[in-house]
Amino acid sequence: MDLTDKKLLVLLQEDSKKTTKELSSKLNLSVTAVYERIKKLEREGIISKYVTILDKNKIDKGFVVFCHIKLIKHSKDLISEFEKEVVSLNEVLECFHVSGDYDYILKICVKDMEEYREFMVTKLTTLQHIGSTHSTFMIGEVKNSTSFVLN
Amino acid sequence: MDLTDKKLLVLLQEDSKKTTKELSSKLNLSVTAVYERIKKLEREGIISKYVTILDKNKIDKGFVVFCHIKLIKHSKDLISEFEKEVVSLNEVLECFHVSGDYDYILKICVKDMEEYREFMVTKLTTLQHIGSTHSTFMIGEVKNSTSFVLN
DNA sequence: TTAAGAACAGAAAAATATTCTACAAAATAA
DNA sequence: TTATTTTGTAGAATATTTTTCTGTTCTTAA
Repeated sequence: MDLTDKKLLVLLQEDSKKTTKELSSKLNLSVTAVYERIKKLEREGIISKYVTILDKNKIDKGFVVFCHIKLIKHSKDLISEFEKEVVSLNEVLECFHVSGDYDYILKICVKDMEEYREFMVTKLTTLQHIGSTHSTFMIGEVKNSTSFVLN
Repeated sequence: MDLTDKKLLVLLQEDSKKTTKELSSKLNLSVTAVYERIKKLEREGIISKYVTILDKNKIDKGFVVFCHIKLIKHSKDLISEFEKEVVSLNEVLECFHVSGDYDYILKICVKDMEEYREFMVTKLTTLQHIGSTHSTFMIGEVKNSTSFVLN
């Protein structure tokens, strides 16, 4: 990965719909050269996918909650069982296993508090092996980017 | 937004490179009908952007830290000053203003612990108005999606 | 019932992606 | 050093897709 690849990735992270023509003029390369570089980055798995981002407020998913979870026990079996169940929950967009005071951080997106309550009662708290949960509510989105700055 | 729009959005969230032809066959519509629906969703702002997702491990950004921050004071001026500074930090991909025990949750992506230390010392702790920070390290990624399930 | 607007399909046109060929620079081996 | 391979590139040709255009159907409201 040279400097040109990095510039290319920065541009593609912002907007995957940029045409190779646009990219070629910004990078001072031919269309083919840009095309080949992109294909190489895809083959190497550096580019993993192209996705569409929706405005969560316009699809009734603007109520965002971070839920910190502790498990009761931490045997390998119980952990993977818990994780399998979490992955299947539509409201949970992200789930990270973390070090520290609790075991997992979940990011949950729903319509409103009522829907969150419903989610907690009927889904989250019925998960196996949960010790405790602690919900933190988002009151503002300061930055929410999918683009890495490469250096 | 009808059921067809929702199906369309589910498909596009997964892979924005799907052609209108592919989509049209999955939705039992003509190419033009799909095209017009997508343009409408873009105009309405429901589709906000198309992005490229990179594999963070392959670009040396696989060390992920959640940092919980408390401010000293909470006047409007100090908050917006702090937020402006945070947004400008390349290592901070996400920053949410939250309710509860602390004021902000930051998601920080760097290469390794050494780079994180450097970031803490030279950038994060030099921010104005910070009361305290608490770092939680990601030890596993269970789920990390950008796709909402629509209902 | 009729008029207006929205959604749709198919064809045509325009733009883009992809492949192919060839060349030059850089890296590698003899 | 020279010969050889590899890599990156450019331009042209081709394939595919996007976008526009035209006309039709369907829905809705007057």
